[in-house]
Amino acid sequence: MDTSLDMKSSGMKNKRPTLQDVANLVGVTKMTVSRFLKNSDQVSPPLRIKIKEALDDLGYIPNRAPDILSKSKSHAIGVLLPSLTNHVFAEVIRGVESILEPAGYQTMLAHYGYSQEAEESRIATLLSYNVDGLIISESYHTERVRKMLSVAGIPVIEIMDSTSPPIEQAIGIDNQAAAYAMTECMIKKGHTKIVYFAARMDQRTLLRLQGYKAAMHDNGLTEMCISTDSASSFSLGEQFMKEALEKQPDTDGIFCTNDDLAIGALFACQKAGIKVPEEMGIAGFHGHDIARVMVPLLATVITPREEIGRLAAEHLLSRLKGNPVTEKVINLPFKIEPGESI
Amino acid sequence: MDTSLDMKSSGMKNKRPTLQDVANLVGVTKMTVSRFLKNSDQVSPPLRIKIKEALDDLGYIPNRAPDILSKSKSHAIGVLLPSLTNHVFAEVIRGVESILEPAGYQTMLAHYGYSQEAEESRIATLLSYNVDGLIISESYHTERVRKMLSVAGIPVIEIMDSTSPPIEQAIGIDNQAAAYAMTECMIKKGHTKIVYFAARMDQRTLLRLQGYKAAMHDNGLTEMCISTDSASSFSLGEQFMKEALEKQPDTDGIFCTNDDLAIGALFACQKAGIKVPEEMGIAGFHGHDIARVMVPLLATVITPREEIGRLAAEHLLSRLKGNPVTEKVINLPFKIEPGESI
DNA sequence: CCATGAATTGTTACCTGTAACATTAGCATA
DNA sequence: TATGCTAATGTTACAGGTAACAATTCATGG
Repeated sequence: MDTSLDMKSSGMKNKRPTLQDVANLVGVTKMTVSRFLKNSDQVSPPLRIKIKEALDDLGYIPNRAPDILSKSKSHAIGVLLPSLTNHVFAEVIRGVESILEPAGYQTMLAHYGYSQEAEESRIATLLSYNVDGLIISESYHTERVRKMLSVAGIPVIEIMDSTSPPIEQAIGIDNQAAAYAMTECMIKKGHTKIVYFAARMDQRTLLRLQGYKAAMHDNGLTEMCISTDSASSFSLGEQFMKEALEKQPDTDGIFCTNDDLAIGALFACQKAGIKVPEEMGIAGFHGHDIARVMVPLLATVITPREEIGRLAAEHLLSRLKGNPVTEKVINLPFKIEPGESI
Repeated sequence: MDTSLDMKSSGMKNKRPTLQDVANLVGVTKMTVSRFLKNSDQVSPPLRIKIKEALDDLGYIPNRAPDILSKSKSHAIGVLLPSLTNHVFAEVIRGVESILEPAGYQTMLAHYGYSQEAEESRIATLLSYNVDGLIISESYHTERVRKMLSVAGIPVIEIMDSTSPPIEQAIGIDNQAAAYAMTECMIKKGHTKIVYFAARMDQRTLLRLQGYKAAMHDNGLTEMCISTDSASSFSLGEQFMKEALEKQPDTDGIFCTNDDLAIGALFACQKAGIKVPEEMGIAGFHGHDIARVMVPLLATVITPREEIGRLAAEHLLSRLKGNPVTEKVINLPFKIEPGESI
């Protein structure tokens, strides 16, 4: 018996009870209580009852901190995304959690608002909590980020795009091919003066823009792009639509880097009395739920967002079990949904 | 010099470098490196240069685990919400992070899918990571949850609703009053056969339902509710609309517990050729971005979701600084936006 | 009645950063 | 030169759970 035990059981601050507190109450060492919690078979039946009572009585809450410190196993996975409010990433998160949560892993979410500087700092923060693995997005990372990831010695999976060479493993879609396919689809439907709407010029938007440009070029059509660095929104789509009609009054098609812009553009047409798709074809990207109920149904590229999250989590868990990377790049299929708006 | 140092600097696994590794490289004790990191003034100028080089060289990443263990200060805040994909909660999260992130706190998000059992387990998990404070939603908690929270000894803030008595502090709106106000607004516009659409019968939906019922009753009208326990979606709104017209063909108003259902219902009317608002008034709840651009503009209750998150985070930080709870309940205003759909 | 071994409980050490205290070096003043 | 003081660095202990090893108990069989 060391004297500090008496200190703890006496007055003091009302600090959260530790295994030692429980052990004191029962009259055993904390090791015995620890055994009870991990595998009660190792403890004699009479003690089991007393320990259970003491745990309930004190309201003992397990503490991961010592484990994290001594084994560097936090059972937490860091997920770093550009934005948390964007519904696309919200669905990725849902996919990730649907796998991690039943596996007993806690998700630590962070976002960096498309800033590389913020990305560095968020990754350092996640690593400072000893996350067991990381799911990150984008594919361009600073040297410091790459160094941190390599030094950390934990599995890393990059998600959303499947074209750039991954650090270790990437899961996503071919954004450029998807944009090419949708643009071609619009062209086949008879649209020729197609304008591309882009917000937040991140890597994936740029890849889609390239796909659009390639398709226009291959069909002998002239490209035109309206873009901004600020965040995308429904009202931005409305605003861009007006801008497009001013700059190029005979515009007959709009391809947007996401559904938010497309929906905004579509409503702008409705307000202006422009018939969709007769006078104006409009297509979005990602397959927002609303696109599947609205009138007219929005043409969009349906992307497997939730599956990207699920797969990323599954592959991460597999690697945490010690399995090697089997496929460096997992390229998931997208689907062109013509809807009624092109 | 203890021998374990030599072990570390030799081969072994490529474990993430510790302060000890950096110290070995420089030829000082880890305490000196620790001082450099916290306050480089305490280290002599020549050493500063060598330590900085060693840190960069090894790619040292700070480790919060020891701090969490010895001071139980994790600089992480747990945020527990019913759902992460719902845009309402996504905006709450944005508000929370806008305050916590600049203050140097990491957000640990968790969700419980409206299940009380899951809530218990998620709170235990968050506490096991020694979060410094908790932001939780709903107001009904099991005895075990209340015990855990009291034992944990950290500040807790409940968000979203402002009517139930809080554990410590609550920040939100009066859902019942908001629903009452919107129902009255619909009645004043001439709608009388108003049906309430509800999904996921959580506490806030029930409060809104009560507000709707009270308003109908006070105006001598007959209430009718269509509901389900499953999650809300745009297509569910469509389906409910059909159901309402079957059960009560002369329905002339729909008040939905959220905008998703309302938007689905509105598109269902468009498809069925029912004029909104002439033949059918439709109102939602929360003020989804899309409600402000769509045609017709959706009537909705605009709620300060982001501000709820911001305020919760601010009050939590204030309490972490040792300030007492000043206002047990913070009741934020909502705004009835009639739009063009009622 | 003691040896053997299984079952149960105890002891020690460890993980990493840092607070608190201790020591040493360096320099100025009496 | 001794004294006192500051600046710079070192030493020790600690947080809480658990792996690894040690000790104790108790029953069983020879």
